Amino acid sequence: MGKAGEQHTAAHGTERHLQELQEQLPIANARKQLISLVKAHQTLVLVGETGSGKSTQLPQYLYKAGLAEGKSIAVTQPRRVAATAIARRVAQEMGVQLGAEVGYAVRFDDRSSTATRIKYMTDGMLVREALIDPRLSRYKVVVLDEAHERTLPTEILFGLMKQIQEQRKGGLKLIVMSATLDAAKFAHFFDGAKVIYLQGRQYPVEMLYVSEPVDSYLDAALRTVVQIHVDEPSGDILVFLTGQDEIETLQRLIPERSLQLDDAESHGKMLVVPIYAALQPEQQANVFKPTPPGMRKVILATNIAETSITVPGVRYVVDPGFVKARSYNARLGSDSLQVVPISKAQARQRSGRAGREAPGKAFRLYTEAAYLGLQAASAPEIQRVSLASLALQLKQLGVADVRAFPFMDPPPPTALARALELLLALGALDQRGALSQPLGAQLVRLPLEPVFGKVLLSGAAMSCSEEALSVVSMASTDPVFLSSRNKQEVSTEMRKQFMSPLGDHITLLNVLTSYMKVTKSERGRWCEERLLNARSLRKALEIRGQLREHLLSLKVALKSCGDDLEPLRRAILSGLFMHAAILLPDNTYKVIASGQIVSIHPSSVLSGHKPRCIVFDELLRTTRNYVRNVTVVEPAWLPEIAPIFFQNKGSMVGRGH
DNA sequence: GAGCACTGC
Repeated sequence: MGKAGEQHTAAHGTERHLQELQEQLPIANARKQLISLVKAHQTLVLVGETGSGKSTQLPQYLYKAGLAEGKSIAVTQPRRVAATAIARRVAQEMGVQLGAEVGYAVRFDDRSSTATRIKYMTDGMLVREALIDPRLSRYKVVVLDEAHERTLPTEILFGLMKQIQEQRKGGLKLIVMSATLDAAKFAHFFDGAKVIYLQGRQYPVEMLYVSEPVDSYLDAALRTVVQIHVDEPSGDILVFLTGQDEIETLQRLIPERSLQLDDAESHGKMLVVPIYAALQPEQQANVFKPTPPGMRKVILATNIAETSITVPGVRYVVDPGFVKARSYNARLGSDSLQVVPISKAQARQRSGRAGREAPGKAFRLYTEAAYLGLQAASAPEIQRVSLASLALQLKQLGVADVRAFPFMDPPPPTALARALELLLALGALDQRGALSQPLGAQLVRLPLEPVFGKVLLSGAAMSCSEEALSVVSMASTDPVFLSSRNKQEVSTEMRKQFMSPLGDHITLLNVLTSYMKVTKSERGRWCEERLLNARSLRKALEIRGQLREHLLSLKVALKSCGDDLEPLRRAILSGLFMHAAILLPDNTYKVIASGQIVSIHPSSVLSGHKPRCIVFDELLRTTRNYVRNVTVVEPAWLPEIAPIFFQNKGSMVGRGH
C-alpha cells in the first residue's frame, strides 16, 4: 500500500496554552513567592504543567519553611503508584529514611510514622482518616493533587476542606493542584482563592489532524501507524484504543501490513506491544523494555497509558479520539459501558505523551473542527456512579443532610435519592436518616460498597463469615477467569472444576478456597495452568485478610458454615436484594425492585439454567440487559430477609411462575 | 449465547 496514509494537516494554533497565561514561573524561581503566598492565603490553586515539580518540590518548601508548625502536610494522589513513587523520591531528595519525616500511606501499605511530616497518600486514605478524625487535626496543610481528575474521594475532600476551614478558622491550609485550566472553577468554589501558574518541562508536540472525518478509526489507526513508520524518524508510537478487542485486532493486522513494506523504505521492523490493565504483569512489562536497535516499538494501549503508565521512548501518538466509559443509570440501577468520544482535556493529555523526552507529533484521527467540538472535560465521577458509599461516608462525617453538602458540582438528585433509599433499605440509616447502630457504623468502617459490607456482616451474623469473606473479596477484584477468544474452550473446561449449580458467587468461593490451599510458591503456576488471573487472586486474598482484621476489630466471631451453603446464600441476598429477579415464562428475568427485564450473562455458570429466583452483582447494558455474578435463591427468602422492601412486592414474587 | 475502560478504601 506504499505511503497511502491518512491525510494529516497541522493545527493552526487556536488552542490556548498555558504559556500564554500570566505569572508563570519555574518552581525553583517561585520558591519564596510560593511560601509567602501560602502564608498569606488560606487556599491556593496551583496550576502546573507536566514536570513542573509541584508535587515533589512544594511540600518540601513548605515543610522547610516551618509551615507545618509541628503538625503534618498531607499530599493526596488519586493513584497508589503515584503516592508511593513521589514519597520515595522526596525522601531521597531530603536525605531521610522513607517512613521518617517523609512517608506514604496507601491501602495494604503504610510507610508512615508519628515522625512523618510530609505524608503522601491516596485521596481515599485521607477520607478514611477523616472518618475517624473529621477535623483532620493532625494536619496543618492539605494538598489535593491531580484535582482536575475529580475522583469521588477528592470530591468529598473539596467539600470537607471547606467545612473544616470554617471550623478551624485559618488553622488548616489547602492547596489544590491541577494540571488543567479548571483553576477558575476551583478558585471560585474556595471563595476566590489565589491562583498561581507553574511552568513545566514538556517538549513541544506538533498536532496533526485528519482533513476529513475517517470512516473507521481502527483502519485509520493502522494506516497512520504504517505512515509514521515509513515517513518519520526513529521514535516509538503510542496508539490509544478503547479495549482488549481492538488491541488484539491491531496486534494481528500491523505485522501483516508491515510484511508488505520494504525494509528500505521504512525504519526497520515494527515491534508491537499491547498494554491494558487486564494483561498479565509479565506481558505488561514488555512495554518498558528498551526498543531493540533498528526496531520501532508500537504500543497499543487503552486509557491506562493516559495517566497510570508512562511509556518511555514515545515520540508519536496516534489518537482515534475514543474511550470506553462506564455510565450509571440511577433510575434503573444499571451500568452501561460504551465507546464515546474523549474530551479536550483527554485529547491534550494523550498528545502530551509524545513530548515527554523530546519534541513529538500527535496524529489525531479526527478533524480540527471535531476537536473544537469536544466537551472540555469528561463528566466528573460523581455524576456517573452509585453514591451509596459517598452518602454513607458523608453521614459519618457529620453531614446530616447530604443534599446540602457543599459539592463542587452537585450530583444528580435522583442518584443521591437512590443512594439514601438503598442505605435505608439495607438498614444502614435509621428512620431519621442518621447512621444506624451498630450496622451503619460498622458498614462505614469497611472498605467495601455498602451492599457488600452488608453481605459480610450478615454472613457473620449467620455463622458463615469465612465464606462471606471469600465471596465479598472475590467480588471486589477483577474477573479471575481469564478470557481471550482464542483460549475460550480451554477456559470453559478449566472452570468446570470450580463450578457450582448454586451460581457464580459460590463458584468464586470455590476458586479462592482452592487457591488458599496451594502453597505460595506454587500459586503462580497453579493459576497459569487453570487460566486464572493470578493478580486478581492475589489481590482477593489481600482484601480478604484486611476485611478479616476489620471483622476481628468489630468483635465479630469468625465461623464457617461448612458444606451447608444456605446461610451464605441468604447473606448474599441480604445485601443484594435490590438485585433480586424472578424468572418469566420466556426465560428472561424481571428485577423486582425496578421491573427491568434482564438475561443471565452467557459467561455466568447459570447461563442456560433456569432457577426461579436469582440475585446478581451487576446489571450491564450491552446488546441486551445482562446480569453478571449470579446466585440462586429461594423466593420465600425475600420477605424474610428484606421485609420492609418486599412488603408490597409480595404478590409479584408469588407470580414468579 | 457474549465479549469489561480505569481507579480506590
